[in-house]
Amino acid sequence: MSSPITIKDIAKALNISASTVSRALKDHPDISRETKNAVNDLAAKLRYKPNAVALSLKNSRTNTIGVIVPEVVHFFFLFRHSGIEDVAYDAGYNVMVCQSNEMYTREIINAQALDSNRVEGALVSISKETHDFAHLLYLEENGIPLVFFDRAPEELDVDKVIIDDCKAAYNATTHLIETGCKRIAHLAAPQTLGIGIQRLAGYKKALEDHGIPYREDWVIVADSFELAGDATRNLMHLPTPPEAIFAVNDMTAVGAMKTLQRMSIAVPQKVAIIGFSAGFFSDITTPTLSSVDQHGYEMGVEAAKLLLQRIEAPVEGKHKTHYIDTHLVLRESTKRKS
Amino acid sequence: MSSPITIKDIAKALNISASTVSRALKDHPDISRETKNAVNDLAAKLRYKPNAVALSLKNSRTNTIGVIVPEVVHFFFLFRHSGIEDVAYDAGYNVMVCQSNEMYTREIINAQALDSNRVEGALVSISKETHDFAHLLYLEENGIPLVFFDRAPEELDVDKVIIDDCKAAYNATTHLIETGCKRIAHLAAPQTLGIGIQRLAGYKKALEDHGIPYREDWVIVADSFELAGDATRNLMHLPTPPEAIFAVNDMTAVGAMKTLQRMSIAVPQKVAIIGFSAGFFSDITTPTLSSVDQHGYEMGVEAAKLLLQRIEAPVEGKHKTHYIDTHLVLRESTKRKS
DNA sequence: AAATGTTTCGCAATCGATTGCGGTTACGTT
DNA sequence: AACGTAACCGCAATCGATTGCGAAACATTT
Repeated sequence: MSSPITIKDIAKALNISASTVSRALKDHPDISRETKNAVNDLAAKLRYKPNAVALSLKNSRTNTIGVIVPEVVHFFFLFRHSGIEDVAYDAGYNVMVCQSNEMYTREIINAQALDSNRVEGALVSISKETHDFAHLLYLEENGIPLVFFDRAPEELDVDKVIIDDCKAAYNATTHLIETGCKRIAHLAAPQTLGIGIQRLAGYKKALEDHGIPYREDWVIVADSFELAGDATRNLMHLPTPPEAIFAVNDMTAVGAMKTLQRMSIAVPQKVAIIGFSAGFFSDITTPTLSSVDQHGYEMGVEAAKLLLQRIEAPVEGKHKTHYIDTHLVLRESTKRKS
Repeated sequence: MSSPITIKDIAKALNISASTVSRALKDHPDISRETKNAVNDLAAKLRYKPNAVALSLKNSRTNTIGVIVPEVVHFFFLFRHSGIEDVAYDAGYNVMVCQSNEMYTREIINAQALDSNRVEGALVSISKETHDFAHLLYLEENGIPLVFFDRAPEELDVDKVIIDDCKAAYNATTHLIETGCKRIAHLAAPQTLGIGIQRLAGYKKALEDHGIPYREDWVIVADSFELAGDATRNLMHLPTPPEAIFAVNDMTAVGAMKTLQRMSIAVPQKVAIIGFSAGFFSDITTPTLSSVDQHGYEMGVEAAKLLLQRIEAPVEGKHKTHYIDTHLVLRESTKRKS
């Protein structure tokens, strides 16, 4: 109930000045042993804790980094454990999390909130709606370093920690081809997102390199559990339905899988499925889900590390793109290579 | 790169005092139209934004609430969308998220961080290790209202938003009984947690009320995907293995399910399974998982609402326990009632 | 013309902690 | 006795924004 103990309270109680208290607490040599003991004892007794807000104002350092993600959920699909917080925590930073709910307008408000709160840097994974990045770049102009992760703006000179989506998609698709599938569909992310574009590109290139014609009606934008169900139903009702599906993420892949099962179509015998993310999901479905592991934890760690680096030393020259390795995790939803 | 624009910068540029700028920005009647226009124009041009840190210091209001959870993941299993952020956001609050990683020591540090940062209130779901609550209660003594959610300390006069774990467990177990199962095992949470104790109690009571003897060797503390696997294997190797499993949460239920499948034991024909939480998981397993829906989103919403209420008006008298309704979601992992 | 009123704005204190600089003791030295 | 010098500590400014109070400058009233 009582208001927090301040340095003045201690000063008044001990009949000394606030400056002396401050110095005593920091073991400044100017202060006598005796005074220090008195101050420290009282501070401990009163459970004094420095006001971080006042320190922030004084030092112009908030020891806080901001995170903007489309949905907090996203975090988890990607991370399971958030590497971001582990790194930030070890470095003595707090984390302020904002979710844009996949809305451009809300992302703007998030950015302003981080700006007002004088975070020292921000980690951003952009929303599906975001087509313009002024609200984010403005942070950087304002001295708040920015690192994008997972979903980063394409062709913009900013710091990014991402995977090589094109290559990963290429590998996933190629695996389907190598296990004998020729008619391969793709459940894609919106083409506003770099990951949507790149994963589609990788898919296309894999087909091309293996002499398989690209068919537009086998590519459907559907990147959620629910959308994947509808899309899969439609695909399977085509005159020539696909015999494999490359899904842009695991949720989508699972949506497709469940729908196929409901249609009594055997996975992977009739239709093979490969997902993307290798989150917790891929373990628990039946059959288990083959997927592209994008090492979400490492991504979080690297993004946070890069951000801290930028906070310590502002960018000189060009921004950096850090690629996180990916690898295929082959489970039961795809066929074996023969 | 340049440091943020302050009210002084505007004052200097316009050759007026900081007070005038402040008042002009707030449309104070003392200031002439002319001056207001000049100030507003320059502020807009310079993209002035008030320093939230300075305001916090001045007003002793940070507009931030803290959240301590065992793991950010937990959030997700429970919420899918975090109701907390939605409510906080609408009320103009920022959210500072800390994870204890299920560690008591780290929870203490989290609490201190929230205290130092002068959050205006805190939402807490305690770690498995937490046996003492002084570090949290201290926040409340310090004027920082506290609302526990999901995992709350038992028998402590604090604000809580929880479910009636005992009753929910009772219902889940009863359902297993009603579908013809008599030998029912329970994969429990650590008995340090209220939810662990209550869910076990509900399980016991259901057995008792239906004249089924309680067997200690059918209760195993195992509340993760991995632990559930081992526990299930052990259970099935007993002389008289169970024919149903009530798991303390969905992760655990899924761990059991996958293990049974690996042992070629049919779910639900040989062993029925019911979980707890009704998160996203329950939809995607094969068979789909029956579970107790604890309405995680609402829990987050109610917890945040209660906290905001406490922030506005400190507690008078006794603390409140808000119960969130639960209901059984019956899917494929349990048998039908005959 | 003096007095009162109105408009418009600045001074200074405040929030909590820090820190350069200066001031006050007390002690030792010559 | 006079001066020097540590040892110790306080004043006041600072960070950015707000606000009570007072003070100008000008207009209006009597």
